[in-house]
Amino acid sequence: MNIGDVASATGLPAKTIRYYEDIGLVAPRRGENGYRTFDETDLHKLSFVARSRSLGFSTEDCRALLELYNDRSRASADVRAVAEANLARVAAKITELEAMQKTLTTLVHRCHGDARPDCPILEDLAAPTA
Amino acid sequence: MNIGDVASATGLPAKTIRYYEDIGLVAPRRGENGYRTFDETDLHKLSFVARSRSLGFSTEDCRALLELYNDRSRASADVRAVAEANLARVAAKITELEAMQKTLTTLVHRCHGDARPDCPILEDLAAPTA
DNA sequence: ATAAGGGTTCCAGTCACTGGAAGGTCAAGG
DNA sequence: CCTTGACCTTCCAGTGACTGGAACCCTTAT
Repeated sequence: MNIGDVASATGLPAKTIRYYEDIGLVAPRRGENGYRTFDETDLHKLSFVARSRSLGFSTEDCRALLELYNDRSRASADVRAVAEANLARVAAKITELEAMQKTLTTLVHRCHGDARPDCPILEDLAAPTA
Repeated sequence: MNIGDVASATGLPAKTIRYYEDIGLVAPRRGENGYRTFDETDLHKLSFVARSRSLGFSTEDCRALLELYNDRSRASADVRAVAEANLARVAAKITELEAMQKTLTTLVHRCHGDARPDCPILEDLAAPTA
């Protein structure tokens, strides 16, 4: 398989796949012509990474997870630790964003949003109340 | 005021304040010795930016908001448009993260997390069910 | 005189890509 | 045989919003 095939199979842009090779997440062989040649294992790894990334794991997490995946004797606790750390990050981010959302919603609602110049949003940014 | 005073007043790291000068969000004068000299207006601007950033506005948004703030004849609708766009971004991000959270939570719960090697987390990453 | 604690610049690195230029390869059609 | 177009290659640079670090200057106190 060439990179384009893998791109459509995984949904990852070819650029991204090259980048993943760069940072050592995958190591396809090369054909006579210098083209990358992906086998089923490469494809599987890339799908794994794509799925992991979509769940918020960093590329370093992906590297660790791939290693754990290939280590037949890993403890499931090790995997869970990685997943829990990520879950904590995600939860923290949600909390942070929800606080923003709350404030922004209030401000947007308070602003009449017409042609007049007075604006509660700017007033809050300039000197937040509470 | 020197940069350190502004840093403690705004809570922004000195490095960040220098960066904001770099990208033109603030333009403090310079003293004889080459030190940045911040006046009340600079301080106010930086607080404004800090507050805006904490609500998820990009630095470019901050630039626009500062301009609107200084434009006595702006329409509040213009400000609201910027805020609404940001709110939409924030909401979209929350939705995305909540989807991750949901899946991650399920996976973490499903994993017994002991010394045994079989792990539903890795299984899902390798071949997601549904 | 020196040491501590400011301040300055500039360069490089982060993270995970993404865009673009310049060029090589391959299969099909005229 | 030649061209066209769709692939592929490498390499360099840019994104956003900082952050770290080196090397150096300024000020104040001891």
